Amino acid sequence: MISKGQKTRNTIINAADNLFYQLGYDITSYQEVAQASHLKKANIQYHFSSKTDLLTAVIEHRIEQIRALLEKWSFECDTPYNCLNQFVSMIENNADDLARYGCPMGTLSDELGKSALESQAEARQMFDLFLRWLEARFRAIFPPKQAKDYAQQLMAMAQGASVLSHIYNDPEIIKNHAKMMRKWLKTICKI
Amino acid sequence: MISKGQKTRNTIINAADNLFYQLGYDITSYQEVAQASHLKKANIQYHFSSKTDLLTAVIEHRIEQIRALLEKWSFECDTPYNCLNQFVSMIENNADDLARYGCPMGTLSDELGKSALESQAEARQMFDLFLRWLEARFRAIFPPKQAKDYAQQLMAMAQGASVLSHIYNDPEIIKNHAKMMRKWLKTICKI
DNA sequence: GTCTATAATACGATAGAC
DNA sequence: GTCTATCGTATTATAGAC
Repeated sequence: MISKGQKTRNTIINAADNLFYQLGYDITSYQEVAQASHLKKANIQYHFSSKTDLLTAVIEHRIEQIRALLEKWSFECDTPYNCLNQFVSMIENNADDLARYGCPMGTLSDELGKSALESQAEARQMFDLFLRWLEARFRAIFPPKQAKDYAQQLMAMAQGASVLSHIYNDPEIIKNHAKMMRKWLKTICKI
Repeated sequence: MISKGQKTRNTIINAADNLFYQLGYDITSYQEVAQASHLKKANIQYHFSSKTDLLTAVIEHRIEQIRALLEKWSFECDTPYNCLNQFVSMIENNADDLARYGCPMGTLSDELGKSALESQAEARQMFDLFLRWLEARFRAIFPPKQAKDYAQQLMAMAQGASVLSHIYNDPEIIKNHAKMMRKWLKTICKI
């Protein structure tokens, strides 16, 4: 059974998650989180006594979502190549949001990297999860060193595409780069 | 002859430029710009009556710097391939700053893309300049459509490398990706 | 052109009633 | 667990003295 307090907490975390993504962390205030979650500002502050607390909770929530997603992918995809393709599909499917708000992991980590290095270290775990998962898939095909490099390359392509499509507010940029990522995957995986 | 007011203006713009880069635009206050430029806060506000005004001035200043840099490169480099290599060298030479603060163009445009779309359009011009310049160099070797794609690809690689190196605060990531960019340039330019 | 003083508002945070 | 009231401090911005 989930308590009322836990439910409220989750409501707040979801609202903050969206706002941190769509507006940015620094610019988002308790006031706005309160409006978005239909709660009183003081109530938010009761559950998260500092803004950093709220940020930490949002990051942990994202990490859990990523963990669940990667487990699902690991379960669903039969071959390493299909797994890697799944990563590209995710980017493709989120083209509209990526063009409008940028990458949720990249933009948050970039922002925190300038003014909140401690929190950035927490946000970095989102990348760690993806990179380790990608690396494991590449390892099924390539030697360790190469697998690590390829994982980083694929993530860099995704981030580069996200930044450009966000700057030009153009989902097509994501789709073009997704095609190139698929082509690149085919080439190196010799399929 | 440059007036005292113009000199003060330039001092402020330089201070704001650095702070917007190192801390981010939203988080930087008049107070901090005042401290960094050894001026009074009200004096800053006299020259730039709104924060958006100051941002616009900083962006225009950056655009002028980029314009000058690209002209210099166009003048110095003998072949299109050397020009393109110069772009990679810039990234390599700025590895430390890129790892510490991210890409000045990318992080600012990302930030503005979430909460200040009008200013983002101004910031986008920085990318326009680079992309058009790169495209022109590729056009000396490839057909127009291909040249445009390659320019966007090279910029995406640079942005992807910047994001990753910023997230891990690791200049080596920039250097590794710079090597890959050079390799890629050599391959497609058949050198 | 420069700066002081101050307005008006928003912020994060706290103490305490219910 | 919820919410009110409020504190102290930031913020941007203005009006006006020099």
